[in-house]
Amino acid sequence: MVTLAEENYLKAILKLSKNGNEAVSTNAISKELNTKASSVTDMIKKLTEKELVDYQPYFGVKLNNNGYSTAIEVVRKHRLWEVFLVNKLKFQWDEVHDVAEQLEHVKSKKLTNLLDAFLGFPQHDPHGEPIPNKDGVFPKLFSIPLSEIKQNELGSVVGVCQDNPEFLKYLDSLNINIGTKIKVIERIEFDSSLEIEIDKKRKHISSEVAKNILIKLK
Amino acid sequence: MVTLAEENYLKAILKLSKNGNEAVSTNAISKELNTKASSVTDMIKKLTEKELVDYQPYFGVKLNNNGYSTAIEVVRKHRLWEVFLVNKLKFQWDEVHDVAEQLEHVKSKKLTNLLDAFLGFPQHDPHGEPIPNKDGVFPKLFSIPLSEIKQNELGSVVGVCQDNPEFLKYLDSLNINIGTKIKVIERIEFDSSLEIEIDKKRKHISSEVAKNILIKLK
DNA sequence: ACCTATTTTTAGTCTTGCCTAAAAAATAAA
DNA sequence: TTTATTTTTTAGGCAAGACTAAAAATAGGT
Repeated sequence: MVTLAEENYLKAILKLSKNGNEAVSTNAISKELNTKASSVTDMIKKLTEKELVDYQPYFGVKLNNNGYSTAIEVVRKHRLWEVFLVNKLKFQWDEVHDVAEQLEHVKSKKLTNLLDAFLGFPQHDPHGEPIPNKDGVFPKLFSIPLSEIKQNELGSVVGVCQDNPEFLKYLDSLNINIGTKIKVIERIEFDSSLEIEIDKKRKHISSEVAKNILIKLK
Repeated sequence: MVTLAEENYLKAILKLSKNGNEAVSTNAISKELNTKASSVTDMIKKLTEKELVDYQPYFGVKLNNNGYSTAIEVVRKHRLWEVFLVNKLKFQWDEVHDVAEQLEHVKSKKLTNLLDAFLGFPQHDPHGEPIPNKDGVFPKLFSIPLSEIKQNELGSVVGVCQDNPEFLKYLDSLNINIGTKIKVIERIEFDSSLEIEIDKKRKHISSEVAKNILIKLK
């Protein structure tokens, strides 16, 4: 049995290790979790005992397979619950984090998988973060609609949601194609339309159009 | 802040006190929660400190207003989550208890109330237990459709969901009226119809009819 | 009223997860 | 290379919530 505190440490290590690849320092974890370095050392020993991490004193800690899949499962639950809260219960996207922090620790494989199905197997949470599937695999091509991209963020077009000719011709006329780099300059609250920049030229598109353009960030 | 362990004690006291009316003994609580009497004494002291219960050594413990409303809130959450699991996620009614035990401790008034609305303000959980509203008030007349009553359970008719004459005449012909005592003898899985007993006489009714008869248990 | 059985409380311990203060190791600077 | 600084670990403690064992209060039977 993995305790709540242990799950939070695993999640922090996952985040700080760039998806499990790098070793993470004691200090980095203590900052992430607002605890003291000595507490982190204690917990790392417990996690090592339970064979969830590999640890070499003074050199940092890494998730092993066991710890990685445990951490991914927590992330999966967190993001699925965020989708539930926003899509089904109509929470605002900025209100969900604290509640999802609690829900992510509920233990029931069946619950997680039925929730996933109930939500229609979403690929990203309301903040655009990817949701791993029940085998812990992230969606291959991660993309979000242009309409969900934040101000000043840059991404490139990886797909569209509609393939009717009218729509595609219109995109052509704006010089939007697969691979086009788009930066969101301003989001107009009034009608959710966007001021964007393509090849250093400013353009304006409606919310309806933005919803149908899939972007990969960065 | 009320801890998880404290919530479980309050819930146990609520249950054993018949909705807060009677004082509860240390031993009764220890049996309910599978702990030792000495642990119960410890916890009662903490709950007294936090002004959630009134306690007289050797005489038992009672919920005060504060403790009562805290306990009711936990029960409300438990039952709402059970409805969610069964109605939305399609859990079987006998699989939900352990999961709801976890979900009931998630702290967010907003979550509870939005969930309630999302579920259509249900009045009872999948086991037929009444769900208090957001002010902690139980539904006035608690009733469930005859179609949801378990085998061998006895109840009396308190209402119907349809008032078209055809239907009511049919009920008359079966000797079913407000106040009639009905026992469910058998549930036929094939078509969800019921074998029932009224005044020691066996009768058979369709699922469609059973759905529209409201029963109060016991 | 007195002795016995039961219930409840007290006293002392253990684990988890955190803390502070100090020691040890690693890193950076002179 | 030797000293100073930063990072990490060790040592010892604390609160929550459980435990066991023993003492104290209550209740029952004669």
